[in-house]
Formats: sequence, structure tokens, C-alpha cells
Amino acid sequence: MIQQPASKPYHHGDLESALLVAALDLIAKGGLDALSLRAAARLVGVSHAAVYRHFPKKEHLVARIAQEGFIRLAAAMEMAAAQVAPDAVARMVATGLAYVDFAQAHPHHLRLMFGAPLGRPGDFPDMERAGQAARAVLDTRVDELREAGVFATQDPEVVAMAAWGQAHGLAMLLISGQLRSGANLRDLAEKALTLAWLRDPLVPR
Amino acid sequence: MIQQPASKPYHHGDLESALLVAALDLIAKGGLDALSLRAAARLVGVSHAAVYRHFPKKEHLVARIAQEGFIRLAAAMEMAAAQVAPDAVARMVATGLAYVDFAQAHPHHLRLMFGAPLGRPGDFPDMERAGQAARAVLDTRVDELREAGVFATQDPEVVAMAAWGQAHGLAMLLISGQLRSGANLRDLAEKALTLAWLRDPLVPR
DNA sequence: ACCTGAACACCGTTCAAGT
DNA sequence: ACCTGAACACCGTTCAAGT
Repeated sequence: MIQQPASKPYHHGDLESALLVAALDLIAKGGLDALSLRAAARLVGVSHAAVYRHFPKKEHLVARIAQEGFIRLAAAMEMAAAQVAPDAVARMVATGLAYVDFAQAHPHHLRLMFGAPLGRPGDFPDMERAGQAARAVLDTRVDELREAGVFATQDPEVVAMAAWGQAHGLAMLLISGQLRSGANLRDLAEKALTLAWLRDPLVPR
Repeated sequence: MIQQPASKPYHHGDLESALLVAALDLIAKGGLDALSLRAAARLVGVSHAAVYRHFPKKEHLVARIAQEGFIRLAAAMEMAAAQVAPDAVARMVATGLAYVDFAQAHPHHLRLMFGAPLGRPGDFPDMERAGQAARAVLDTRVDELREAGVFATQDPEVVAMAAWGQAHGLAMLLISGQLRSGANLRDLAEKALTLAWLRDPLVPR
């Protein structure tokens, strides 16, 4: 058990982590508009100026939130694939469905992760690495498909692009408000993912 | 020729359209963060309070901008398909590519269109209609594929979902900053779109 | 090294008042 | 009917000053 200090100390201890947690809470409850440095500072119980010791600009906190999102998205995709039989198509569909489920569970977080590019390339290397790690999960699925003979004659980079585009597009659409909400969207997304990777034998080509 | 009034009148005349144009300009030049009612009013040359005669909340201006975006996206997709041979797959690929081109030309506008849902369903019917019209263009492509025997045995709703997801995902990814910018992304997107609709004969299913 | 309070230039939104 | 100016409660950011 970690001992809580009896009296509030002048220094917070782990202000950076506390601000991240507060920011995730603000986004989850109020969307991206509710994210402000001042509100996060208020939640943590520190003056708004203290934030600038850890995040020199709001952009830096946003990058940290995005990084955390990519870490969680990658973990969710890996866990989903691990719980599925070794069939390559089933694993790809499960991974894409995990992407869709992440979107429905954390719509604002996902939108933040894929919003306008932050800074210039290289400005937030930790975030970029986390993003690449998430992409790598899908790349592994593409490799597995290839070994199973699916799209084996195609450029792997193109297949990876199609895979990421498919999963990302379905995920973003489901949280966009552009779909009539009557249908079972998760089920529809799963069928669309299956369609994308299950080849149709009736095509005249 | 439309005559400009010699002296600035007290009433603007077409303030709503002028604010829309100003807002599109703000977004194109400075991204979504640069969009504010006050800046738009400033561009048009009117007090910031005047905006509220036409848009009771910022949300209403955003909805108008999104509506305009869907109208332009639908037009771009229709134009692209019209310039392509009657082959159903080629028309679908051209339509998806028009989606991708729209994203690269107007990244902030597209992000606004697919951001957090605005209000409750029914709050902005004009925007919803414009969104449905854009989707209808892709639905027409799915119908054409069906007539050509492509995915003819599948649920059209599922095929449409896969089509929209594919085009939307590629478009959003290209403007997300998550892709290494070294590659020719438009070319990669075109190949991914082709892959999605050109059935691979080597699949063991 | 880390935090605070006050300050500045921005927002969205409201409202009494003007034309 | 439409627009203005002042006001309010918020922002992000800076900075001298405190511990």
C-alpha cells in the first residue's frame, strides 16, 4: 500500500501523471471541448500556472494523451487477436473489431489521437513511437494473412494500408453521428470487416 | 454584374452567407482552432454580437459548415465517377480517390464534418440531408458493382458500409499525420482502394 | 526546482440599448 | 428586424514573486 501524505505538500509529487488522468477524465465526460489546462489543474488541485512546469504548451499535454491512447489501442488489438483461433482472417477481423470497440468506448480519445497533426514530425517522438506500435499490430495481421496465402501476391504495404484504412474508417464512422443509429452498428462493422478479408468467389475477374 | 452599394449600409444583406465564407476561410488557413464566431464577425466587418441573429450558437455555424462540406464532397465524388469508363470497379475506385483528394485539399473541413456529433439527431436536418446525399453517391457505386456481379451475393448494406469505411478511413489517415510522409500517399491510397474491390484469385477460400 | 497570483489577450454568450 | 457596446465567465500563456 502506498501511504498518502497526511498533510498536503507544497510539491505535488507526480503532477504530470495526475494531469494526464485528469485530462482523460475531462475528455471522457465532456468531449474535446471540455479539455483545458485550467480545468485539469483544477481537478488536480493545483494552480493553472503549475501545469506549465510539465507541459510547456497545451499541445504537449494533448500529445501525451494521444500517446496514451495509442498504447491502449495497441493493447486492445493485441488482446483481441490473442483470444481468437489461429486463422489469419479471423484474427484480422477480431483486431479490426477491437479498433471499432475502442472507438465506441472512447470516442473523444480516438478523435484526439487522429486530429490535426501535432507540431512538426519529430516534435513528439514518444507519441510517434506509440502510434507506430499500434500500426505494427495491424502489420502483423497482414503478415499472417500473407503466410496463409491471402493477398500473398500483393505489395504488403498496400495490404497494410487497406487494412488500416478499413478498420480506422469503420471506427471513425461509428462515432461520427453520420450513421442512422437504429441498426446494430457493431454487427454491421463486423460483417463489413469480414467482407473485406473474405474473398468473394463470384467475382468475374 | 451585381452592384456593390456605395456606402456601407446598416444591414449587411447576406450576413449568413458572408459568415460561412469567412468561417471556411478561417478553417482553411488556420485549422479548426482558428474558427471562432468573433473572428468570423471581424472578417465580415460586423460586431461579434450580430452573429447571433443568424447562428444562435457556435454549433449552428459549425453545422452549416459541415453541410457545405457534404455538398462539396458529394459533388467531387460524382464528378470523379462521371469522368471514368463505365466499369463498376473503376468507378468505385475513382469515387474513393475523390474522397481522398477532398481530404488532402480540405483536411480541416473534413475533420469538422466528422467530428463529435452535433446536437441530437434532428437538430440540424439540412446537414443530415447533405450527409445522406454524400453517402448516396457511394451507395450508387455499390449498386453498380452489384449489377456487375461484384459482391452480388452479399448484403448491400454491408457492402456499402465496407465501401464507406474504406474510403473514409484512407482519407482520414492521409490527413492524420500518422503516416510517414515520404511515400506517395495518394498513390498508395489508390492501390489500397483497388485492392479492396479487385478480388484476389489466389485466396484459398 | 517547483508552485502561486496577477495580468493580458483572447473566447462564447447575454442583454439592454440604439436604428 | 437587425445591429452595437458593455459585461460575464471562461480560455492559453507569461512573469515576477514566493517556498
